Amino acid sequence: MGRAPCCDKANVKKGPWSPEEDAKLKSYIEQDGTGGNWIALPQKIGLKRCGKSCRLRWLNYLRPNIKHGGFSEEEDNIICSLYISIGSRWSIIAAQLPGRTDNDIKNYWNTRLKKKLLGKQRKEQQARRSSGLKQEMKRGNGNPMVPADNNNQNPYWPELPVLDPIPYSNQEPHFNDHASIRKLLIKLGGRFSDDDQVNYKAINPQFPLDVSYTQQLYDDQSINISSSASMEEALNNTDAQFAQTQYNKDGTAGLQLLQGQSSFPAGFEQMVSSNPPRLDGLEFLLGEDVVSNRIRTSYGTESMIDCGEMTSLICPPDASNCEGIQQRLLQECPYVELRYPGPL
DNA sequence: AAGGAATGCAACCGCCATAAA
DNA sequence: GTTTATGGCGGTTGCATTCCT
Repeated sequence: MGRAPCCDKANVKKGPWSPEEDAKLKSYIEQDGTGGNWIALPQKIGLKRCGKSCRLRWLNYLRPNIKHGGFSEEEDNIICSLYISIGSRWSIIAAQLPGRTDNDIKNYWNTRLKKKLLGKQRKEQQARRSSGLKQEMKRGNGNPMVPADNNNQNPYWPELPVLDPIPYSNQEPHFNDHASIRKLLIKLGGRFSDDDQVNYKAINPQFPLDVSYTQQLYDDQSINISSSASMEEALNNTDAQFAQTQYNKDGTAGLQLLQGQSSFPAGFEQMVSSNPPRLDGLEFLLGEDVVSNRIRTSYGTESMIDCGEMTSLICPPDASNCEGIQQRLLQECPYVELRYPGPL
């Protein structure tokens, strides 16, 4: 048995809103509010629209202080950073960007950011390939794909396999899922722009307290915003912008923030880990052999963390203190068992 | 100039969580 | 405890516009 429809589908208007409809809805809400019932609202004001449609129209378009288009580099960075951490939780991401709606961000991501990113990734791959080629030529190794030796910077954390260049076209099967994009972002070091550090405060001095929009969210999640006093410190900690994601056996991921390395408010972790982002089909970027080297955790159940991903996430390729970070990880997550992949 | 392809964005759909009855 | 109604969200679609050949 299906659910009763929220409105009489036959008698509601669909499609673009007319200026008259907008005006009606806007003036009513500004004067009387929604009355706590979107479904009843259209009848009250004589609109032949579904209540849900009214709600959407208000939230995405008519609401005061809505910004459309013109995303800045900083906003790009925030979106990418949050996407790494929590996936396609657009409403949460939108809550950190005042004046932006989840729909806007979602559209922006799907139509532009993703492509921008793919272009960047392609560039990096080419650069990596050519520099690798040069090095191998110097060493006289005939096959650039086979390392001349295993004495790379960190014997425990092997270089990820160099990917074949991906043609930049609209047919990119590898990147059709969010998880793959997340992976890519992480591989890129978690930072979208080469030049700009993520600076949340530059965007929103009240970060993360866009209270008008997020208060209910935090309330709902039983999160005490005032407890995020450490946010200020976290924001000043330029070392650590990214959360560490734990991938569970069932394909979900939980968020684990390294102490002192979080750019996210206290409770944020709780908020997203209670309803972790979905991750599917992650293997293509790292290869099966790397993926098979896993970390066992216990968030109640045995969870699997992709070592390669963890490496790139918590140990940037040029990190000299990788071991320290690993130790820190073990301190923070004593239940984590690291199994280092052997030399390739 | 015309037609097809690509892009951007508003709006819809369907599912899930939760409050109310 | 169960059912129902509603709000909220993410994914997807469809259309208008822009770009390219």
